[in-house]
Amino acid sequence: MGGHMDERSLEPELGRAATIQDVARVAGVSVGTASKALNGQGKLRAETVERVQTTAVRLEYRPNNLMQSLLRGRTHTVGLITTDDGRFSMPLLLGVEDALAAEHMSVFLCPAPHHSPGAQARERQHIDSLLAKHVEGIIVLGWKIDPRPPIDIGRARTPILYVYTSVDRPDTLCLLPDDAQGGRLATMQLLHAGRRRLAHITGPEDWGAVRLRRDAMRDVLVEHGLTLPDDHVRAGAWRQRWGYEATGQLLDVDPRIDGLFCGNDQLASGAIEALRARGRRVPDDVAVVGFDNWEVFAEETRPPLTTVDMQIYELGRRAGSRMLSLMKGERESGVIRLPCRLVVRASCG
Amino acid sequence: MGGHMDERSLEPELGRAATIQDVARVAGVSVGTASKALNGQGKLRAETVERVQTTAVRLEYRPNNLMQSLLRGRTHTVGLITTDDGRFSMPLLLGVEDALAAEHMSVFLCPAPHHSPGAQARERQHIDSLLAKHVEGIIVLGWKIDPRPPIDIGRARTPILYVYTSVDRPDTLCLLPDDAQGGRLATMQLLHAGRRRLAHITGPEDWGAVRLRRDAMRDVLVEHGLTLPDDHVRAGAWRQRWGYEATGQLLDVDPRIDGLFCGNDQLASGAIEALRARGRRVPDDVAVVGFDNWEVFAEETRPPLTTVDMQIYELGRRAGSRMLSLMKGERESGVIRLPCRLVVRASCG
DNA sequence: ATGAAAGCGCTAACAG
DNA sequence: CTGTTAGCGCTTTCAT
Repeated sequence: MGGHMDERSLEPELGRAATIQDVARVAGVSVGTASKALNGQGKLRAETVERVQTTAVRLEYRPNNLMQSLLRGRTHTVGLITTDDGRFSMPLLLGVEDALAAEHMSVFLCPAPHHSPGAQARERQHIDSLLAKHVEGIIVLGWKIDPRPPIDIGRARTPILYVYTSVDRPDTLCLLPDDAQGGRLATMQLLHAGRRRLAHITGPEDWGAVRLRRDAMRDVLVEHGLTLPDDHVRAGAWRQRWGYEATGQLLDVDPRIDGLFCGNDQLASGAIEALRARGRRVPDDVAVVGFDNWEVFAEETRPPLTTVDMQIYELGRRAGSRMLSLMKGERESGVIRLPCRLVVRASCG
Repeated sequence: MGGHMDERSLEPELGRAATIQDVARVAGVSVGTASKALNGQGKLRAETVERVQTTAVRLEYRPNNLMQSLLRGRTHTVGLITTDDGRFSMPLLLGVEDALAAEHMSVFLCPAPHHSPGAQARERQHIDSLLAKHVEGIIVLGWKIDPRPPIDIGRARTPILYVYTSVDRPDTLCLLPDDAQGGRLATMQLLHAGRRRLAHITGPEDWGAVRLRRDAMRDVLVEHGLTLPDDHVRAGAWRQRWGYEATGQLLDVDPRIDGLFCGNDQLASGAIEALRARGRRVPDDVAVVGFDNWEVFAEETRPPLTTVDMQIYELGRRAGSRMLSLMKGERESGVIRLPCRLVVRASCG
């Protein structure tokens, strides 16, 4: 052995990630020069730049993000605490990432699903960890729009943004889907289909979204000289099973119901099954509109479900760009609502 | 103005995050001493330690993770690239986090859902970003167990682990649910319920999981002196709709079928609906077992569904601890399969 | 056009 | 027991 492996052995095999020092040494320049060549700063001979860049490629040099963060005093990271069950996390994260990509920021996803044991503790840990990482912002994704306690970040100045949940304090910024508008959209669709005897099946009454969607429906009907009698509204659990059962109750109360707005797609799925069991054709006898546009349900009902989409991806994008504003020092607060979109399939004529 | 705001103003309001320098200055010690006091290193007077720690708390000092990483040459981060549609990401991430918590590592989730446009590009970007962040390991979560191309990390030495997907190379490590064992579990349950004329509804035949589950079912039946005729196996799409349709076909072929194993819970849901439509009682006339234990389906069928759970959270934990081994230099490779678990509800007697 | 050196926040080794 | 210092990888003056 003992061959020619001297200091100047320029071969790329370092056995570790190449640093800018390696690049500089191999290219035969100083680290300062290497840095400039790689970042296009300062005035360097084209030949030098060329040589350094070639070397960097050969060594598979990857600038260490950490250092750059350190130097610039910015981590270029935001935290996303998700308390939902995973339904919204992915599309929201995609939206946030896409919005933040413009400023080369990345996202730390911190799951603390509300239904799992130790959710509180997990959330607390994640917050501490995010603060220790010195993220530049924190987005909190909820699982329903109703108020939750604010997260405690002590005296840290990290901007916070709540999405799909709210906080009862005037200085917070919350991003919500526009449930009232969504409810109007659904109701209008039923009316456009010529339906006049409408009913509503929905989730627990202590959910804000339940009340907003129901009230919106009622308002639209009143605007059209119609009514939504109390016994035409059935609140229960967010379950297919309840959709089935409630439909039976409604048909018992009023067999002539010709339009059904369901508070989510699972309810709608159960409702459509019940309608078929009772010999009602959808949409000919009863038109049905759902809420959520959860494809595994909406595309599988027979017929496929016309439903309201909350555009979670869009919500994520808006959250991302709002966060960028907050990071730049804008002190926005209040509640912002994003419109829902109607996805037309076959269940509403 | 111009009050007593001199150099020695010790009040915590810095207008920025406190550094160890701030703590040291306020506590009246050097940074070195402060560092030791905060980390319990070296020998310091109890009183000094006390004072520094109190100061740190007052200033809400949070050691900057980045620095510690930089110093120790370790980032304490692993990347998790998820190509699934979100179904598995959350439970898997929770498992991975829990396993890594032991070593104070955190996880960068990078979604690149296979069904979304630009999935490839997104994955590529994420990989580059993870390498630039110098993560200590990369876990790739797939959306089906079938082989995929390996991710390209150039000459980087970052250990890689594939979960719920595999790679056709002997030097990679893959973690999969044991589909064959899951299929056996389901079949055994039907046999235990006294069923002898079984049928199978499943997804696309080019999915490895479809073949494994089906073959396992066939094997178990043969072991018990029974058979699974080809016309008792219906492969199609992973959709409720197909479950409904296939059930009709099966009953046409053999009206005396008394047990149905469905390749996933959506198929099972459709199947149960079809059975009811045909006047068959579940489980009395036909027992049904599903696969996935996706609660929104499994708990809503009437009766609730007995089904096979792939234990994704557990898969995540195993992935996490395996990753820790890889990071310590162990060079494992091959395919590891984790057992599934049967969740008994009412659909199989 | 290039190199040398300071400094980002922190720890660890070494002085005192 | 406490302070001083070097250095982690990189960028950015400031000299040369």
